[in-house]
Amino acid sequence: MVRAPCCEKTGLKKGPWTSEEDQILISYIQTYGHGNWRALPKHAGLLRCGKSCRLRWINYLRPDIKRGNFTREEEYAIINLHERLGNRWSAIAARLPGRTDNEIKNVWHTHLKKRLQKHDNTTSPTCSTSNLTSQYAEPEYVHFESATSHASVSPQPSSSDDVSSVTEASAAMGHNMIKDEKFELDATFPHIDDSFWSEALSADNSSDIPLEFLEGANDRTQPQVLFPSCMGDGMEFWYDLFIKTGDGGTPELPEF
DNA sequence: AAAGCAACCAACCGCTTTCTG
DNA sequence: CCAGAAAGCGGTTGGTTGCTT
Repeated sequence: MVRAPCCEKTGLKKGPWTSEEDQILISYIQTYGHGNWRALPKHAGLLRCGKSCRLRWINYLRPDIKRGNFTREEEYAIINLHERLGNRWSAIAARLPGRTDNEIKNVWHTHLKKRLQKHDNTTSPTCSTSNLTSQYAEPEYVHFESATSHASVSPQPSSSDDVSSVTEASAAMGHNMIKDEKFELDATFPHIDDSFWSEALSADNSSDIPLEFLEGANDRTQPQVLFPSCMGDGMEFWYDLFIKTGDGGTPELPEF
């Protein structure tokens, strides 16, 4: 297939957007929407390619964009989601309302990755985030087969039906912004010791958890949260975030 | 005061995926 | 079903800002 031509190179402006351009784009989209990004700049009178307009709108001008520093809760959600989704920034962004994939990607590369790496150096060599990555070589498959089943790890998928679908409850790790959504992971989880994935909660102790963290909390028979049980001090953020919440108020988040 | 450096982040590039005729 | 166009996505770059020496 012939690749679609990228942006027209001639006569189109590149680089930082001016406030005038922003205003033109905002008012155009508010009036007409953005049905066709490629045609938009021409109709709006902007000397930009459609791609640039789309990026500017999505990453900066949208009215629902949340500006400002990331909260600690958001940072933990990113770390948590990245651990399970990898560099699927848009998928992560979809679970953090008001944040863009670009912003999350930047935060990851400039803050979180470094902090985690720093922390890795001070924790067990067999139980660090970077080590987790290195264990991805021979994937095993984690099944979440029903609301009442426990997660299980099997050596190989037997069919294409073995695509994992994490329950909403386990997806609650990503915080309570994950609503009414199956948390789909495309089949592979890391090759890990059986002790790695453990159920944070069982039917017996789930009542200790603030309801806000429990998706599908009505079903006390289903596993509520999965977390890597081998994390060391400070890295037990799943546990700290969702379990050690004391009286049910805002969790005390550990420092890295 | 200024030069050097690091951190940050907006924007670009190019590949992949999805849509459409 | 196929080819081309459009949109989506992730990696990377480069300009700006703030801090340190």
